[in-house]
Amino acid sequence: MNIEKYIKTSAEIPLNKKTIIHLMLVNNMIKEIIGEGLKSFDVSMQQYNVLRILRGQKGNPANLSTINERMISKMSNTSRLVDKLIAKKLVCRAICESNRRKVEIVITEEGLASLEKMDNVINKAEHTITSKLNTKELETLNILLNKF
Amino acid sequence: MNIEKYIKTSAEIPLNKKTIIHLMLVNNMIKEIIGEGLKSFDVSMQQYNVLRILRGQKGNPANLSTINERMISKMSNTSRLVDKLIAKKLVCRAICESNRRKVEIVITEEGLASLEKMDNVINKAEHTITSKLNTKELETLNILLNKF
DNA sequence: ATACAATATTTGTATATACAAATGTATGTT
DNA sequence: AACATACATTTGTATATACAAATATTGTAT
Repeated sequence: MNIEKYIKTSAEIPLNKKTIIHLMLVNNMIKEIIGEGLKSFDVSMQQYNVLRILRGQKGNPANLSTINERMISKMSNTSRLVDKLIAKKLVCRAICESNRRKVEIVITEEGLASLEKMDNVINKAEHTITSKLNTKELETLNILLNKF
Repeated sequence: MNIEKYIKTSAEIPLNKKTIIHLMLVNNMIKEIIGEGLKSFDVSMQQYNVLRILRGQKGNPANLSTINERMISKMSNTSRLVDKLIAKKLVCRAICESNRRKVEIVITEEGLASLEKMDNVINKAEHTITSKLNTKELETLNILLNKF
């Protein structure tokens, strides 16, 4: 992932600007590869993320704000995102009886089954993404990212 | 940028998955800070990127495919993106006489003036983003990102 | 010269996302 | 109880992006 080649520039780029561009390029690549993997399941990365959060609840229902708290990319519109998962019968929603403002969202059996298949694909995709770095390098990278 | 706190999880995440999430989180932060800076200029990051590319042409017109080649995030629809810049009078477009399929896009004086103001804001934003890392760390980070 | 493929861009359409306003519910104060 | 406020979600609307099909132009082979 050589940035000068990728954005076809010959100009000298200051180190901090270069780093930011570099991070964006790697992120685009990640999105592309993971998105490609999810394509056949007809779910977006955000939807996949919500499914994983719901599975992590181990049967306990989650409300929208809990989901939002745990999402990698927080979004203003988790409500409609969940609508789409309901339309695909991957999750279901009920009104919380103890606090009727809240909503209780649970992953369905079908959702769990689909998610398991997605995981296989995503694990491979993630391996592809990071395959060129060894453990030491990944650790160093995490330490550096932690500083942001 | 502690990922466990950020996505409120207690589960053990494999190193490569963790790295990918970490990269996505940092990228979201970058997008947020830069997007915030551009807000008052009413241009998106993509539009800003196109303006910079056009300035880099130093007077020479660029066509859509050239712009696309140089964009950090390639997109399928640079045509309409340019439309929006035209609507804001930041660029202008003409049909290329030697090859009428092509289009010649040039940044306007107004575009150059606005871009200069944007640069000030973006430089500050970029400084904010990377301020917690020193030169050595940024260099190491770039070396690692290069491996992807 | 005609037909066909390749190139460059534009347009239609569907989906995704951002932001603000609206809705419905609960809680605290007087 | 009546009111204002806070909370949780939904909805309206505008904009952004993705993908495929359509349009227009050029290059090439026969």
